Amino acid sequence: MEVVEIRILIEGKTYEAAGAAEAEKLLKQRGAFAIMAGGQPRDLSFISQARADGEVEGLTFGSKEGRDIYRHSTAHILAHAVRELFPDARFAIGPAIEDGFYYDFDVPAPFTPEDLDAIEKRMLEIIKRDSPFVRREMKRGEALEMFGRMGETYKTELLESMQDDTVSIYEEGGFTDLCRGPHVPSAGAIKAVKLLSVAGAYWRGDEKRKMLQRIYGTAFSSASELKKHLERLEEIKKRDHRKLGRELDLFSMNEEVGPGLILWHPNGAIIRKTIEDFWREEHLKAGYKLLYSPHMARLDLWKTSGHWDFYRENMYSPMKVEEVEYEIKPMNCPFHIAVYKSGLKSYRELPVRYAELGTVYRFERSGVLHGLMRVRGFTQDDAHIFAREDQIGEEIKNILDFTLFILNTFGFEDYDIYLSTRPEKYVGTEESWELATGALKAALEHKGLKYEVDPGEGVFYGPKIDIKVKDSLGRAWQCSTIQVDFNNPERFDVTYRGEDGRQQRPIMIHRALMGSLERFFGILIEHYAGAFPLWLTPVQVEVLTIAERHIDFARQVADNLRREGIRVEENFDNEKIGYKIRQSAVRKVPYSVIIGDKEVEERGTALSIRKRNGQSFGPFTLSALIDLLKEEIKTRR
RNA sequence: GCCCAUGUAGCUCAGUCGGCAGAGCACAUCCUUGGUAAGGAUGAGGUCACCGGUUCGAUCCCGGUCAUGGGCUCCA
Repeated sequence: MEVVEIRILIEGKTYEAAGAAEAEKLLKQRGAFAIMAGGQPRDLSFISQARADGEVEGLTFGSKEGRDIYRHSTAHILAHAVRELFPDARFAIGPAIEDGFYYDFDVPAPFTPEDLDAIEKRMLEIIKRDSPFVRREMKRGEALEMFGRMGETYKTELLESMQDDTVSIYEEGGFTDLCRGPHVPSAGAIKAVKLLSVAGAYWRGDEKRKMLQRIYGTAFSSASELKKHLERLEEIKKRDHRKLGRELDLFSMNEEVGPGLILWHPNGAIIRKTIEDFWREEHLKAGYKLLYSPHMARLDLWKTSGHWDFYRENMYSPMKVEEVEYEIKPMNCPFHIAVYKSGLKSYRELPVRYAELGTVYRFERSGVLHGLMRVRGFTQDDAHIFAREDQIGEEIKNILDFTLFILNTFGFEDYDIYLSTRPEKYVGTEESWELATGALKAALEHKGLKYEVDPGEGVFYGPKIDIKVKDSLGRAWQCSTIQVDFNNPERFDVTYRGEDGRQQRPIMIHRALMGSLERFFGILIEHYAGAFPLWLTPVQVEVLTIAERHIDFARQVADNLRREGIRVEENFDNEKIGYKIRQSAVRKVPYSVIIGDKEVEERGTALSIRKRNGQSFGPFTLSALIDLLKEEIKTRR
């Protein structure tokens, strides 16, 4: 028998193996637990079918495919453990997800935290037993019969919805599950596992169907990596904007006010004001006009805009005012259109750019509310641009530049960008869709930005670009959206007088950069872990005294800083300096100035500042200190 | 909206197998005047989320409501 030479690629390195057995050994040695052959992920044992001319890639935990297989196998081990501990359980699905996996079960009683511990323990036992995952293929009908016999109604439902003739099942230590695979060779391949939480989840995500019990967990290729991941989860918890919001006294919510409605406390409000001032200033520079519009309008307006037909489930019930129905606004666009229409527009005036920090109210189901991230009343940094068709390309480019500039200023440098194209149901002509989509694409490419196309995910009224910012922990948050709209100009009969003297229809662009101020604030809190850069932070400098006799001079220093527009607070309390420094640090104040005998003697010619990280700088004269602070505020760093 | 968990002082949390409610931090007053991340003492602070039921008696047990959290679904 001829020995086949197999070329193997593992994490970028190439190896040669004589025969399948040697190849398998080599793969295992290098940490591979599955392979990619002919563009298909396969079980490691599939190596026996490898050809001499075919290169196979070994999949390790280092690749996304490898991780997914690894965690998917862990999900099966979870199901196996549940089978052993809860014989009545029926099994739904158990995929790998970002950072872990889950498995959905139908059990007579929900799992308790103690159950979770017991299940995790059992999983470790199963891993220790190290039984192989064995793949078997069978006819779909045969599988249907088998799972039917087992009473696995969810599996049979899955099988019924499948198209393939042949399906695969995996057997591991006596536990059989329907699965496409591939899997790790044996349960022992799993090195570190942790179950994280239980939650209800509808079968197939459909709220009309049964609620199942979902167990979330994660798995890593070593205990130390798992530990690192758990530490990251701790870090995320520490940065939670709801926790920091309370600790730093930024905002609150209140049962008496109502869920999803935000109270901005002084510390949060000053940050918001700073953001708003920056936003307005830059919009004026960028050629926008600022607007204000009311919080409610006649219901008819929302009928004209189409919101009452398409968006009603997110709108509050109308209220009657002198027999006429009014509606609290879920969107700003109809008002901006009304402003546009208040006078005749010439093609020379276009593009018209209207911007507003417009507060809207949307009904959100109680279960989805979440701190500042998901609320019922929020302020959009909204703008509507009315442009001629020939201006769209340039305009989109401008918006994109502007968006990235604004996001950058808040310390966001990484983005995930999505371009959503024409859905099945749409308004406007195919040509205008093509033109607009082309303009969006061209703008992205012009900027050299990487993006993903979401085919058919556009809104019915036009294509859009969505931008998700990546925060300092690498988490992606949806903020900016740029949407072309062919619909509203039509509905509201928006026109301009063309060069030829005839009425023309402008194209509208909706865009929000930060999305909502509430959510953006929440993201900022987590991004900076509450330690805001100087220009944003509520208290920029704290003046601390060593002893009572230093108060007079310390007050002079504070007054001087305050007169220069710097946000100063005084801490002249009867406490030791170590304690006051700790207080400043806990409040995350960027700079402290400490005034003692030395500083008083030198009459402010030798002040030093202590940063919140503990480092000291100086000495400075008072005016040099002021210049330094002002420069840092000005550059927004 | 649905499943599960939680709701005790401003905050973080103990606690009562049903019998006058507890700590730390924060706050107030006093002592201490101290040089770079917590000095000491004293004190004030509670309708134990809300409504109802069981009980001689409910913060505790039961039912309901509201809110919060983890998810499902949806989204800025």
